[in-house]
Amino acid sequence: MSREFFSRRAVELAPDLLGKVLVGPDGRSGRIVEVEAYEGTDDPASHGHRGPTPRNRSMFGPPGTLYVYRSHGIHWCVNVVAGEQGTASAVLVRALTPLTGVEAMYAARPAARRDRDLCSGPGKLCAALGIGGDADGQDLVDLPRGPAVRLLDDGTAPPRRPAVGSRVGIRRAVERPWRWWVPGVVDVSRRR
DNA sequence: TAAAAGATCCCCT
DNA sequence: GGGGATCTTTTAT
Repeated sequence: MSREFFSRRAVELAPDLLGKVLVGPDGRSGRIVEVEAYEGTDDPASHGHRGPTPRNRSMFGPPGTLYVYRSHGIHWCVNVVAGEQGTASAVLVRALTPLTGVEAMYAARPAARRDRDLCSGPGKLCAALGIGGDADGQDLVDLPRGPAVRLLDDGTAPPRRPAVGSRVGIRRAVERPWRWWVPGVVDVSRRR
Protein backbone atom coordinates (compact mmCIF):
# COMPACT_ATOMS: atom_id res chain seq x y z
CA MET A 1 0.00 0.00 0.00
CA SER A 2 1.37 3.39 -0.94
CA ARG A 3 1.66 6.47 1.25
CA GLU A 4 -0.68 8.27 -1.12
CA PHE A 5 -3.44 5.76 -0.46
CA PHE A 6 -3.61 6.89 3.16
CA SER A 7 -3.06 10.61 2.49
CA ARG A 8 -6.65 11.83 2.47
CA ARG A 9 -9.42 12.56 4.92
CA ALA A 10 -10.42 9.69 7.18
CA VAL A 11 -14.00 9.92 5.88
CA GLU A 12 -12.67 9.23 2.39
CA LEU A 13 -10.15 6.56 3.35
CA ALA A 14 -12.50 4.62 5.62
CA PRO A 15 -14.91 3.16 3.02
CA ASP A 16 -11.95 2.32 0.78
CA LEU A 17 -10.50 0.11 3.51
CA LEU A 18 -13.52 -2.21 3.22
CA GLY A 19 -12.29 -5.33 1.42
CA LYS A 20 -8.63 -4.86 2.31
CA VAL A 21 -6.83 -7.63 4.21
CA LEU A 22 -5.38 -6.97 7.66
CA VAL A 23 -2.57 -9.31 8.69
CA GLY A 24 -1.36 -9.70 12.27
CA PRO A 25 2.30 -10.09 13.24
CA ASP A 26 1.93 -13.89 13.33
CA GLY A 27 0.24 -14.14 9.94
CA ARG A 28 -3.38 -14.51 11.01
CA SER A 29 -5.51 -12.41 8.69
CA GLY A 30 -9.01 -11.20 7.92
CA ARG A 31 -10.87 -9.04 5.45
CA ILE A 32 -12.04 -5.64 6.71
CA VAL A 33 -15.86 -5.40 6.73
CA GLU A 34 -16.55 -2.53 9.16
CA VAL A 35 -14.75 0.77 9.82
CA GLU A 36 -15.25 4.15 11.48
CA ALA A 37 -13.66 7.53 10.69
CA TYR A 38 -12.31 9.92 13.32
CA GLU A 39 -11.40 13.38 12.05
CA GLY A 40 -8.79 14.55 14.51
CA THR A 41 -9.09 17.99 16.04
CA ASP A 42 -12.38 18.74 14.26
CA ASP A 43 -14.12 15.73 15.78
CA PRO A 44 -15.12 15.83 19.45
CA ALA A 45 -15.42 12.02 19.45
CA SER A 46 -11.80 11.57 18.36
CA HIS A 47 -9.02 10.83 20.81
CA GLY A 48 -6.99 13.48 19.02
CA HIS A 49 -9.40 16.38 19.25
CA ARG A 50 -7.75 17.95 22.32
CA GLY A 51 -4.25 17.66 20.93
CA PRO A 52 -1.43 15.17 21.40
CA THR A 53 -0.99 13.16 24.60
CA PRO A 54 1.34 10.24 25.34
CA ARG A 55 -1.42 7.81 24.46
CA ASN A 56 -2.62 9.27 21.17
CA ARG A 57 0.66 10.58 19.73
CA SER A 58 0.61 7.98 16.94
CA MET A 59 -2.53 9.62 15.58
CA PHE A 60 -0.43 12.68 14.78
CA GLY A 61 2.11 10.68 12.78
CA PRO A 62 2.28 10.28 9.00
CA PRO A 63 -0.59 8.63 7.10
CA GLY A 64 -0.23 4.87 7.09
CA THR A 65 0.83 4.72 10.73
CA LEU A 66 -0.93 2.36 13.14
CA TYR A 67 -2.58 3.82 16.23
CA VAL A 68 -3.23 1.06 18.78
CA TYR A 69 -4.81 1.99 22.11
CA ARG A 70 -6.18 0.16 25.10
CA SER A 71 -9.91 0.39 25.64
CA HIS A 72 -11.59 -0.03 29.02
CA GLY A 73 -8.32 -1.30 30.42
CA ILE A 74 -8.69 -4.70 28.79
CA HIS A 75 -9.00 -4.55 25.01
CA TRP A 76 -6.74 -3.33 22.24
CA CYS A 77 -8.18 -1.42 19.27
CA VAL A 78 -6.38 -0.64 16.02
CA ASN A 79 -6.61 2.43 13.78
CA VAL A 80 -5.00 3.36 10.47
CA VAL A 81 -3.83 6.98 10.45
CA ALA A 82 -5.16 9.08 7.55
CA GLY A 83 -4.85 12.69 6.44
CA GLU A 84 -1.68 14.70 6.56
CA GLN A 85 0.86 14.46 9.34
CA GLY A 86 -0.34 16.39 12.38
CA THR A 87 -4.07 16.20 11.65
CA ALA A 88 -4.73 13.24 13.97
CA SER A 89 -7.33 11.69 11.72
CA ALA A 90 -7.64 7.92 11.66
CA VAL A 91 -9.85 4.99 10.73
CA LEU A 92 -10.86 2.49 13.41
CA VAL A 93 -11.06 -1.10 12.14
CA ARG A 94 -14.20 -2.53 13.74
CA ALA A 95 -14.72 -5.96 12.19
CA LEU A 96 -13.14 -8.59 9.91
CA THR A 97 -14.15 -11.83 8.30
CA PRO A 98 -11.44 -14.38 9.19
CA LEU A 99 -9.27 -15.57 6.30
CA THR A 100 -6.18 -17.44 7.55
CA GLY A 101 -5.06 -18.81 10.89
CA VAL A 102 -8.58 -19.48 12.11
CA GLU A 103 -7.47 -22.24 14.48
CA ALA A 104 -4.98 -19.89 16.13
CA MET A 105 -7.71 -17.26 16.40
CA TYR A 106 -9.87 -19.63 18.42
CA ALA A 107 -6.91 -20.28 20.71
CA ALA A 108 -6.52 -16.52 21.19
CA ARG A 109 -10.28 -16.01 21.74
CA PRO A 110 -11.65 -18.82 23.89
CA ALA A 111 -15.06 -17.14 24.13
CA ALA A 112 -15.68 -17.39 20.40
CA ARG A 113 -18.05 -20.17 19.39
CA ARG A 114 -18.37 -19.54 15.67
CA ASP A 115 -16.12 -18.03 13.01
CA ARG A 116 -18.28 -14.93 12.92
CA ASP A 117 -17.56 -14.32 16.61
CA LEU A 118 -13.80 -14.25 16.13
CA CYS A 119 -13.36 -10.73 14.70
CA SER A 120 -16.79 -9.08 15.08
CA GLY A 121 -15.57 -6.10 17.13
CA PRO A 122 -12.52 -3.85 17.44
CA GLY A 123 -11.27 -5.55 20.60
CA LYS A 124 -12.05 -9.00 19.31
CA LEU A 125 -10.15 -8.65 16.07
CA CYS A 126 -7.03 -7.38 17.82
CA ALA A 127 -7.08 -10.39 20.12
CA ALA A 128 -7.73 -12.75 17.20
CA LEU A 129 -4.86 -11.35 15.13
CA GLY A 130 -2.50 -10.82 18.04
CA ILE A 131 -2.29 -7.03 17.62
CA GLY A 132 -1.26 -5.23 20.81
CA GLY A 133 0.45 -2.16 22.12
CA ASP A 134 3.77 -3.08 20.57
CA ALA A 135 2.22 -2.37 17.16
CA ASP A 136 1.35 1.21 18.14
CA GLY A 137 3.18 3.64 15.90
CA GLN A 138 4.18 1.01 13.33
CA ASP A 139 4.28 2.12 9.70
CA LEU A 140 2.25 0.14 7.18
CA VAL A 141 4.13 1.55 4.17
CA ASP A 142 7.78 1.11 5.19
CA LEU A 143 7.50 -2.13 7.11
CA PRO A 144 9.86 -2.82 10.01
CA ARG A 145 12.06 -5.89 9.97
CA GLY A 146 10.68 -8.93 11.72
CA PRO A 147 7.04 -9.52 12.70
CA ALA A 148 4.78 -6.70 11.58
CA VAL A 149 1.18 -5.81 10.96
CA ARG A 150 0.43 -5.54 7.25
CA LEU A 151 -2.41 -4.25 5.11
CA LEU A 152 -2.89 -5.97 1.76
CA ASP A 153 -4.94 -5.31 -1.35
CA ASP A 154 -5.80 -8.68 -2.89
CA GLY A 155 -7.88 -7.14 -5.66
CA THR A 156 -11.18 -7.24 -3.82
CA ALA A 157 -12.97 -3.99 -4.52
CA PRO A 158 -14.80 -2.12 -1.78
CA PRO A 159 -18.60 -2.38 -2.03
CA ARG A 160 -20.18 0.10 -4.42
CA ARG A 161 -22.80 1.03 -1.83
CA PRO A 162 -21.58 0.18 1.68
CA ALA A 163 -24.02 0.52 4.55
CA VAL A 164 -23.61 3.80 6.44
CA GLY A 165 -24.57 4.72 9.98
CA SER A 166 -23.53 6.45 13.16
CA ARG A 167 -20.49 5.43 15.15
CA VAL A 168 -20.69 3.01 18.05
CA GLY A 169 -19.96 3.62 21.70
CA ILE A 170 -19.33 7.36 21.61
CA ARG A 171 -21.05 10.16 23.53
CA ARG A 172 -20.23 13.20 21.41
CA ALA A 173 -20.84 13.88 17.72
CA VAL A 174 -23.11 10.84 17.64
CA GLU A 175 -25.01 12.22 14.66
CA ARG A 176 -22.10 12.06 12.22
CA PRO A 177 -22.67 9.09 9.87
CA TRP A 178 -19.04 8.02 9.86
CA ARG A 179 -19.34 4.24 10.15
CA TRP A 180 -19.30 2.04 7.05
CA TRP A 181 -19.73 -1.70 6.74
CA VAL A 182 -20.30 -4.45 4.20
CA PRO A 183 -24.02 -5.23 4.23
CA GLY A 184 -25.08 -8.65 5.38
CA VAL A 185 -21.79 -9.67 6.98
CA VAL A 186 -21.65 -7.95 10.34
CA ASP A 187 -24.31 -8.36 13.00
CA VAL A 188 -25.35 -4.75 13.64
CA SER A 189 -28.61 -5.59 15.35
CA ARG A 190 -27.26 -4.64 18.78
CA ARG A 191 -25.67 -1.42 17.62
CA ARG A 192 -27.36 1.94 17.66
C1' DT B 1 -3.75 13.17 44.55
C1' DA B 2 -8.19 11.88 43.30
C1' DA B 3 -11.99 10.85 40.46
C1' DA B 4 -14.40 9.74 36.39
C1' DA B 5 -15.06 8.16 31.91
C1' DG B 6 -14.13 5.21 28.32
C1' DA B 7 -13.99 4.29 19.99
C1' DT B 8 -15.56 -2.92 24.68
C1' DC B 9 -16.80 -7.63 25.63
C1' DC B 10 -19.24 -11.31 27.73
C1' DC B 11 -22.54 -13.55 30.45
C1' DC B 12 -26.87 -13.46 32.48
C1' DT B 13 -31.99 -13.25 32.41
C1' DG C 1 -31.90 -6.10 26.97
C1' DG C 2 -29.02 -5.06 30.94
C1' DG C 3 -25.10 -4.83 33.83
C1' DG C 4 -20.48 -6.15 35.65
C1' DA C 5 -15.54 -6.77 34.75
C1' DT C 6 -11.35 -4.31 34.69
C1' DC C 7 -7.65 -0.62 34.48
C1' DT C 8 -5.54 3.03 31.76
C1' DT C 9 -5.61 7.73 30.62
C1' DT C 10 -7.02 12.12 31.29
C1' DT C 11 -8.62 16.01 33.69
C1' DA C 12 -9.88 18.44 37.69
C1' DT C 13 -8.87 19.88 42.42
